[in-house]
Amino acid sequence: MGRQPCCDKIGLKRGPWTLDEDQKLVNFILNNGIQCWRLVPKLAGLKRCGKSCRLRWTNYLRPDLKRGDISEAEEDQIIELHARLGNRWSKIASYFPGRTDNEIKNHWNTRIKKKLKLLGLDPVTHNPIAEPRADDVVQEKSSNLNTKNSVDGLEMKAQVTNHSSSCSTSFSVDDTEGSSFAWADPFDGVSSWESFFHLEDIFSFGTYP
DNA sequence: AAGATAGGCAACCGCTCAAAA
DNA sequence: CTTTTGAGCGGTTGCCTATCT
Repeated sequence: MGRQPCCDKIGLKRGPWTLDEDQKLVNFILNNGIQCWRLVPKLAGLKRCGKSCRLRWTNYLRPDLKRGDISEAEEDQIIELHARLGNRWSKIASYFPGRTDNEIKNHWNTRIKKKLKLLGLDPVTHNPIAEPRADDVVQEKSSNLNTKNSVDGLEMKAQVTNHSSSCSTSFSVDDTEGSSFAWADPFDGVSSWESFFHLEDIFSFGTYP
């Protein structure tokens, strides 16, 4: 017997968020803050469940989100942290101010996993993969060089050369918990959300149906 | 040019945990 | 102490876009 659903789903909207819905949610949270996610959609005039609102806010609308590609250095940190923490994405995300667990999880599943495999490392254990089958290697290489990612494929090959010495061994992480990547306060030195939060910036990204 | 396929990402689902009643 | 409720987390799905054939 599972938990009851967080909300009555009848009549609730699902799927991609519209600009209007985003504006309602942002305006509500800016004006009222967040006390109880369950009440947010009702009070904000949204036909969404609270969970959906929370996800939209944390993964997309939060003012302190850092947008743009995950850098090489960030990727390396993610790999190190994953070796230590496993699939604890929220924990890993906490080392990257402005990045969300969802973003890091997606990046891991779509890019880093492949990168590690190319480096001959098991993405789960981070240990060298024992004797990769020859046909697997051929398949992997040809798919990378023949698809739209051919440029990426070449970059990855370059990385193999660059990192071969450090990556062929397991990642020995000797730092203590959170030593060098402490959360920076996104509002540090900023007097209020309003001054930090420019609506035109927020609504200039993404696409709406 | 059009259909097929693959990749990327936003969003949802269902579970766990902790706090409140 | 037990039950209920809400928040958070990780896994998964499905849509959209880019690329290939």
